[in-house]
Amino acid sequence: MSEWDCEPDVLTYNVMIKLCARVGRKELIVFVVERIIEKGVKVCMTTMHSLVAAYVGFGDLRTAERIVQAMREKRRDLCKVLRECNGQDLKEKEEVEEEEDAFEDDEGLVYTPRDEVIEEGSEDVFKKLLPNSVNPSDEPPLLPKAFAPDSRIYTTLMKGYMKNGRVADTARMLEAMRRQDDKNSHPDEVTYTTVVSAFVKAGLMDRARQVLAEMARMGVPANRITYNVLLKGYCKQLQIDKAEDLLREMAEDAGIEPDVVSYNIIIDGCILIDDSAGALSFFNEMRTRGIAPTKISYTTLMKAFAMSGQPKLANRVFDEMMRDPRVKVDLIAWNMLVEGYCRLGLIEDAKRVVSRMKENGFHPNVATYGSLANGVSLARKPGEALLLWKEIKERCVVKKREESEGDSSTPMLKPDEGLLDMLADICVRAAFFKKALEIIACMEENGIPPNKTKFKKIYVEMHSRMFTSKHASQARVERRMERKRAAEAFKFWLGLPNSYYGSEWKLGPRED
DNA sequence: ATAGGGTTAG
Repeated sequence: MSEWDCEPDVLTYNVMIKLCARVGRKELIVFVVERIIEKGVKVCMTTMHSLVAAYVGFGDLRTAERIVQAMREKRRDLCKVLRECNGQDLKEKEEVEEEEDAFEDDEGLVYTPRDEVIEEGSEDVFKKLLPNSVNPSDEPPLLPKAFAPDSRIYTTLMKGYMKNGRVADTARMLEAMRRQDDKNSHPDEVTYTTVVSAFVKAGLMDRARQVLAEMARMGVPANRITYNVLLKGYCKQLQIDKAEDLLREMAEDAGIEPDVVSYNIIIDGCILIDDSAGALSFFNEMRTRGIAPTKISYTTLMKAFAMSGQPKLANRVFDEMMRDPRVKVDLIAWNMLVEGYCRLGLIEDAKRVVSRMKENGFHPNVATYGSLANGVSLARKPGEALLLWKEIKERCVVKKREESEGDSSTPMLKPDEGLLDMLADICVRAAFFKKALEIIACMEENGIPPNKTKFKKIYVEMHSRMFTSKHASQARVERRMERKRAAEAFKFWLGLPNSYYGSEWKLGPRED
């Protein structure tokens, strides 16, 4: 920046705190603060907010609490506090690593490093921007002045408790804020909404409602977000009637008109109780009231029809979404369309949709393939699973640079457990052992432990008598050699007796 | 495009 004749200001550094937070570089935060002070830039209250938000984002509530506590004590040695926190982290990390070493697996299992993946070159950038992180000063600099905490910073910390399910701490924090002499620390509507969220998360709807009443008493009016949180809570508890009552109340009693989010929540709530008609009726009511559906509204209504076995209706919603100039169809909407057909095992329809989505420039992702695998399984067409696996396999391969330049358009695919397990399951049932082993190898490459017990059970129940027919002709036996070899390899992987060990394995009476 | 609270996918 100096090269361009402009110096970074406090805003620049506040953004840098957020940057460090987003790339998971907790240990660098303190050096940003030190750099601000050393460069003589004025730290502002927002810097403090950014700091607490960053640590809450890391899930490091202990440090967030220590910052707030230091502020309460009017301390200026914030950097010292943060350095101490870094030191503690380092010590604890070492202890954990020692424990892990002690538990070294006898199979020589290699632990994948849990450290954040650092992008190439990013280290140099940080070294340049934060030279003090390479050569820290002996004594960390002091803040030019102390900052008193306000309700915003308390609420940020409270959000940390809420996100971590610490309901009691959330409630205690509210109580403490109410008792503050400083009016700037009193709970506001965001604070109360955070408390409501904590109760909703814990399924404590009555207590959440009490908070709403208290807000009215305290003269801190609830807003639309508060109501939406409550609506979501009732829906999660499958109390759609109560959600509907609240939807009416918020307009009548509080004068807060429901918005598209309110309707999205209640439409999704209807789905939870298998009420696709209710979902449609709320969708229509919303439009009647002049509230424009978003892509989330359309996708949620599609979900209602997909889940209730009405893919044609889902398709009609999709078409309408296509025609609506206010929204853009996205991958999620395409996936919902695919899912609608797959849930009924209508593979051909699903495949047609996938072709169309590809033509429209959307690449299927893990969710798309997951739906397809499920559909293939339901349709009992294991041959389709082979085609599907072929496509997935090609996208799992890490292509070399020269090769990928031609078609850099297809993004890499990281398959997940659900997808691979489903495909392997289909292959084992269909006695496609060679493919099953390929998929299992892929699981292991991706660090997913295959469910060996389950596959063993399927094998024993379905195939243990395979290739034992005495009536097969010699020609037939020879044709099956290849498959038999695959079966033996699969049995070897399962740990069942196999021809590699020269012992034939017989099915005994089952005990379960 | 700086910091607190809410909604969509197998």
